[in-house]
Amino acid sequence: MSHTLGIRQAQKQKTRQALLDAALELLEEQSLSSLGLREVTRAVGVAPTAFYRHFDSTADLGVALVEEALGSLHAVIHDALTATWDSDERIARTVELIARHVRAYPAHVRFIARERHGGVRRVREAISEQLGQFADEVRAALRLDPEAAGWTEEDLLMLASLYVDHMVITASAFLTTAPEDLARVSGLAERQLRLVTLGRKHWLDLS
Amino acid sequence: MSHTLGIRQAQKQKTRQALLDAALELLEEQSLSSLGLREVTRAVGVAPTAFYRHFDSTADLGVALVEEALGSLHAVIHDALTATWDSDERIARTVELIARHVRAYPAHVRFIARERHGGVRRVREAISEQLGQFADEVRAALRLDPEAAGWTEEDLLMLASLYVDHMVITASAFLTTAPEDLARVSGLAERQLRLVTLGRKHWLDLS
DNA sequence: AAATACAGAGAACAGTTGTTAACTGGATGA
DNA sequence: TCATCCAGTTAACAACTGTTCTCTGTATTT
Repeated sequence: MSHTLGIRQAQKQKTRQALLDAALELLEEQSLSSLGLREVTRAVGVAPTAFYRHFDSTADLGVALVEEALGSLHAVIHDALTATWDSDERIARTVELIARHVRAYPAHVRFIARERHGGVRRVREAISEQLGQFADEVRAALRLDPEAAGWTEEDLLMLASLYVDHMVITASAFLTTAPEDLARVSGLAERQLRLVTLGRKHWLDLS
Repeated sequence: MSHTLGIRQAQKQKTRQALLDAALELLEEQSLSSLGLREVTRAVGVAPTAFYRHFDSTADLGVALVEEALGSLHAVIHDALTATWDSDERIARTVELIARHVRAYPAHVRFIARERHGGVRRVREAISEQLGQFADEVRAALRLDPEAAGWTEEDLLMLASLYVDHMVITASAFLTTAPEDLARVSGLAERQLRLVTLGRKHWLDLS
C-alpha cells in the first residue's frame, strides 16, 4: 500500500538522507554536541539554510539518527531470542550476531554508544527509551522460556536489563578492537554470558 | 616530604584547578569535543591566553580530568574488595558505596560515563586504561578469595570486567535517576550482582 | 493554462572560536 | 640589590558559527 512519492517529496527525502549520512560520518570523530549544521550541509553540498527544511537543529537530526540506528533492531532481537537452540550455542550465535551487526553498521553502533550518555538531552532520552523497549522485549521473550517458571516479572526485567546492557558493552568493545583481537573479545563476551546464564539457572535455588 | 610550594607555583596550581573545576561544570551539559577554551577561561575569569600556560588544548584538559576523576578511586576499590563480609551484605555495601560516590562527585561520574565513548580519542584511551587497571585490581582481589580456587586468571579477569562494567553502568544509572527512584535502582543493581555471584559459585560445576 | 506551494540558493548579520605576538609586573635566584 | 623568569594580560587576526530575510525555479494543484 506504499504510495508512490512525487518527484518533489522523493528529492526531499533524498537530501534528508544525505544529511543523515553525512552527519553520521562526521560523528565518527566527534560528539553530537559539537556537530555544526554548516558542517553537515557543507559535506552534502547544499546551502546551510537548506538544513532547516529538514531539521530544527542538530539535536533534532540526532533524534532521527537514533530511530535509524535502533528502530530496525527490534525485529532482529526478537528473532534471535525466539530461536531455540541449546544454551551454549545460543550464546555463541548471539555474540556472532552482535559482531556481524557491528561490522555492517559501525557508524550507527558508535553513535549509540557515544550519545547514550552524551551531551544532548533529547538524544539521550531517545536512546534510553529504545533500550528500555529492548529490555522489555527481552523480558517478554524470557517469559516464554520454561526456565522462567517461578520468576517474577521484576526479576525477569532485571535479567533482561543485564543482557541489554551487556549487548551494548559488547558491541562497543567490538568497535574499538583491532581485527586480530576480535576472537578474544568474542570469547570474553561468551564466557560472561555463560556465567550470567549459570546464575539464572540457580536463581531460585533458595530465595 | 611534601615541599612547600612558592607563592608563584601555588597560584599557578590554583588557577589550574579553577580551570579544571569550571570545565567539569560546563561539561555537565555538553561533551568535551564541543568545549571551547574561551568558554572555560571566561567562566574562571582569566584571559583566554592564560589557558595555554596549563594545557595544550581542551583534550589535554580532559586527560587531566580523567586522572582527577579516577585516579583516587583505586584505593577506595581496594578497600571495598578486601573487606570480608558475607556475600549478600558485601553486595549491598558495594552498591551503597557507589551511590555515595555518585552523590559526592556527580560531575566526575557524568564526565567519565560521557567521555568513555566520547569524541576525543586521547580521553577515551585514558579512561579505558584506568578502567582496565580497575579490572586488573579487582581480579587480583578475587584471586585472594577461597572461592577462586580452580579458576584461571583469564576467567577471573572475565568476571572482574563484568563487575567493573556493571559498576560504571550502575553509577550512571544513579546519576540519571530521580531521588525517589534511587532505592529501586539500588535494588536492581543488587539483584543483578547477586545473580552474577550465583553464576560465579557454580562456574566450576562442570566445565 | 494559471496559481500556488515549497526545496533550496544567496547574501548578510552579529557573535563566536583558536592562536599569534608583544607586553606587564611581581616572585625568584644570583 | 639587581637581573631573570614566567603567569597572566591586551589586542588583533582570519575563520567560523546559527539564524534571518529575500529570492528563484520547478513540481504540484486548481
